[in-house]
Amino acid sequence: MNKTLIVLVGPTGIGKTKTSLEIAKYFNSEIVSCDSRQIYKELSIGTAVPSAIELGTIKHHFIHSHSIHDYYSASMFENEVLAFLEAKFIQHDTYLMVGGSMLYIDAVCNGIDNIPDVDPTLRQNLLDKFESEGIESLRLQLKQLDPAYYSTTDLKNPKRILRALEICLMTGKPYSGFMTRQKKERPFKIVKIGLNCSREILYRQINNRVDEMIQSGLIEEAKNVYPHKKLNALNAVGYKELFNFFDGNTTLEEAVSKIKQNTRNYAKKQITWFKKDKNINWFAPGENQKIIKLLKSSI
RNA sequence: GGUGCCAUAGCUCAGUUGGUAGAGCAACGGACUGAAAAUCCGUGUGUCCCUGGUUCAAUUCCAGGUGGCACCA
Repeated sequence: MNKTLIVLVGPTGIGKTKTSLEIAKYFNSEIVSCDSRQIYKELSIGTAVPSAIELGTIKHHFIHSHSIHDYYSASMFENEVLAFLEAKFIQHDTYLMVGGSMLYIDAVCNGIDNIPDVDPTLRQNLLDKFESEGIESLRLQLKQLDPAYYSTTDLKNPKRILRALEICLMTGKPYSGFMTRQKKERPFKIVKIGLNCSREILYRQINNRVDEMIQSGLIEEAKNVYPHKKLNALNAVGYKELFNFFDGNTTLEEAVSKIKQNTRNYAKKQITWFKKDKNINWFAPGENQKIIKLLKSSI
């Protein structure tokens, strides 16, 4: 029998969790969460982790599996999920990956190129240099070390420049040399399902969900991790805005409306990314029967 | 009721010595290979409150109206 990974994607707030439970139940599968913030055990409310009841219904993986203090990356996620599936496909023929973290989904489905890990000290040194000298000197350095990448990349984006420089300096080879952009073969079939609806409805749901998060204690949750606000894991919608409020830079009301706004912007960004993926079969939320019908015919 | 000030983008406001207008924020569109809920890029979307008047030409000047704010009654 074929092993299949069903991949359920869509913008935040569309209702992926609800749909995923139906699909998982039908195919007797477990769920692999693909969410770059739900993996942190310190975060629950602001990341919209499924409820205890939902988690009890279907076995979930990669939720609360790491700590905000751990270093994590899309590549690590790729490796961990592939290792997990390899071991688990003995038990189930079908697994369901659900989430909205675009790069993570891509890493699992298509793979990302093998590039050596970066030494944290080097990263910090480059960051310091960026702080003190600005982006221009880093840009010049990259131009020398990797002219090919320099000519194609977004030169105004510090993260792109820093990343490329890190690899060039660490390996002594151009960063672009590592990028094959070749799709990796997977030992299982992948079927992608996308959920989307009108912008108006989606945005209304997002706004409501943020209000619910606040009522459920998001402020308290954010307060608990506030001492670690500099961690990358906490550079996340729902937390950074509240940190601003704790710092006294905004009112609570402003912070909440900023959370709504940033969540809407994030949803839009996800839609833009997913639109490009021609392998996604699109459905409206609630079309579970149609989704299951399509899955049955393609598994 | 009287006097004064104001009315321009979704919001806050610039501006046009008369030639139909532009900033910030929002919004919208896009990029994306180990930080990705991150990071970055692009786009002005307009009955310049309404009706008349002066003028070749009015969002701009004038008159009246409407709405808002302030002060005086």
